[in-house]
Amino acid sequence: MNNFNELSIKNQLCFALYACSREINKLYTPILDEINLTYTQYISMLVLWEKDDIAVKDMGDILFLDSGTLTPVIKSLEKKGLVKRNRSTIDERIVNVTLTKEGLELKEKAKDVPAKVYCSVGLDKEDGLELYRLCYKVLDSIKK
Amino acid sequence: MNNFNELSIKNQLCFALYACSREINKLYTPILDEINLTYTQYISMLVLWEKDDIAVKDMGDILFLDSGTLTPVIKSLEKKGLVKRNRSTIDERIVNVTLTKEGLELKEKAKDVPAKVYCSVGLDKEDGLELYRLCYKVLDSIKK
DNA sequence: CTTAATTAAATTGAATACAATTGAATTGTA
DNA sequence: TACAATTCAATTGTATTCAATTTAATTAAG
Repeated sequence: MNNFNELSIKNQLCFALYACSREINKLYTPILDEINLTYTQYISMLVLWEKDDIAVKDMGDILFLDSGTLTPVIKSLEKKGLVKRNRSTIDERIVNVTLTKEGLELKEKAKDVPAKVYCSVGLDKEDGLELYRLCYKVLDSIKK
Repeated sequence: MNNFNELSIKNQLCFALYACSREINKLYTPILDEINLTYTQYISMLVLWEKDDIAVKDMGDILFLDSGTLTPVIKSLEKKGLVKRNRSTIDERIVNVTLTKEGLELKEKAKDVPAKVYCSVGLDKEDGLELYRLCYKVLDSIKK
């Protein structure tokens, strides 16, 4: 296994990442069920808990998602009463998303989610940090 | 950034993996367009190029996908004339997938795909191997 | 042998992703 | 100022992905 430059599925670095990402996603499902969120809804809330009142575009830049994906997710969060969408009066192209009281309160319930997931992931801190570093190296390289 | 156990999107190891996987997937799109395959179709063909005449179940175990995902993918490959589906006579629950002549011939056209993608990924060999190792460490840990 | 349990594939329904397009608003420029 | 180019969100259409269920076949247990 000296390089990935072969048509063997086991040798495919990109496939390993893809499978890994999907398997981790499945770990979230039962944990996020408890707070009635999907993974995409959850990461959208993470952004909002960190920066309330943010444009859809800016959420998309952080999450690497476009409005085609985000618009329906934000609408679903709005339907749950967790966020509100407000078109900017300064620039009417922009829709800003803000947390409701319920949305803010959910943060408390969500605070144990990362720990629960990492328990199942089975990496020690050193490997976790290394994996994180390599993922962002790829992301930065692609973004250029 | 000493741990990932916080509700900050930038600190989320799992998010990094998820974003990384999706961004790499986008790199494949224009490259696989040239041989008229989607990513899911491509990894299915990778399995078949390595082991022709394989049950849907066994493809699924390799790709971490269930029949709900694989059945339509295999049918789309069949429609393109790349594979055939044959129900086993020994055990009629099983559907075996085999390559057609066209499916086998496509392998030659696909052989440069990995190299083209890795050029864009921007990792040297050492980092690539490390990322691969960590992904499979997670996958093995989840699979138990 | 007969029935219960298991297995494999397919189906259904919900939620993503993403490319491409649309429409409205804003910005840049001659 | 006019008008072309750009930007942002939404929409549309296609392809996944997965949980849950269904159907048919096989295996196991009594």
